[in-house]
Amino acid sequence: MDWLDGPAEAAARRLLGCILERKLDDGGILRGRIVETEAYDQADPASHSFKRARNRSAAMFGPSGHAYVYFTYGMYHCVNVVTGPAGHGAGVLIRALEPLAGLAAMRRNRPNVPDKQLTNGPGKLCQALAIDRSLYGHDLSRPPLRLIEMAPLAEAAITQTVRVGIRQAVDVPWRFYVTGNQYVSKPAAT
DNA sequence: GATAAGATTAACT
DNA sequence: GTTAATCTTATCC
Repeated sequence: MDWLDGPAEAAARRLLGCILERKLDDGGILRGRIVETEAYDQADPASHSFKRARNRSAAMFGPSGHAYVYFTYGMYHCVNVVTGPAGHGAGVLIRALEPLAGLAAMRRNRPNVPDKQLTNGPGKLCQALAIDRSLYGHDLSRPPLRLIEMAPLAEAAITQTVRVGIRQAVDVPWRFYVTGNQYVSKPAAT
């Protein structure tokens, strides 16, 4: 996907407002609008792709438009969109979605949770969309997980802050979210 | 082979 | 605000 081949920071902005579509094995379709992202690059100490490819982060060095899914804290998956050309280890973590379709299935995947909390975090949205490592390296241009390009958001609608939950390079302001959206995981940077 | 830490979340106090 | 749940990966014997 050539519109993702620029710097990770630019791709992270560009991905806001785009649609993630998940097709379930039973034929159900789940859709969400990306409202929060974080950029990671091989020059960034906080990135899994820092300096070199590891087993886990190999997908980040592949062509853009593929999925980098990883498992963390023993309980949760997180999903990235691989950005930059093949050979460059960069990606954008999808931190939050605004649910658009398939709400019933999302509620099934995350029982006893208010709608506002279905997809307002990187581990949560993977649960809601049933994303796991079977989708590692998946080509996001086709089912069962598709990324749909949408018109870029206006600069004025985007808030840029420091990233969440990392210990390295905590001052790098590569987190982006749609200003005022109710599904953003942590609207005010800490 | 063993151990510590992690791009998290939810349930506590 | 603090902590448990839980497992993969990296790093260090």
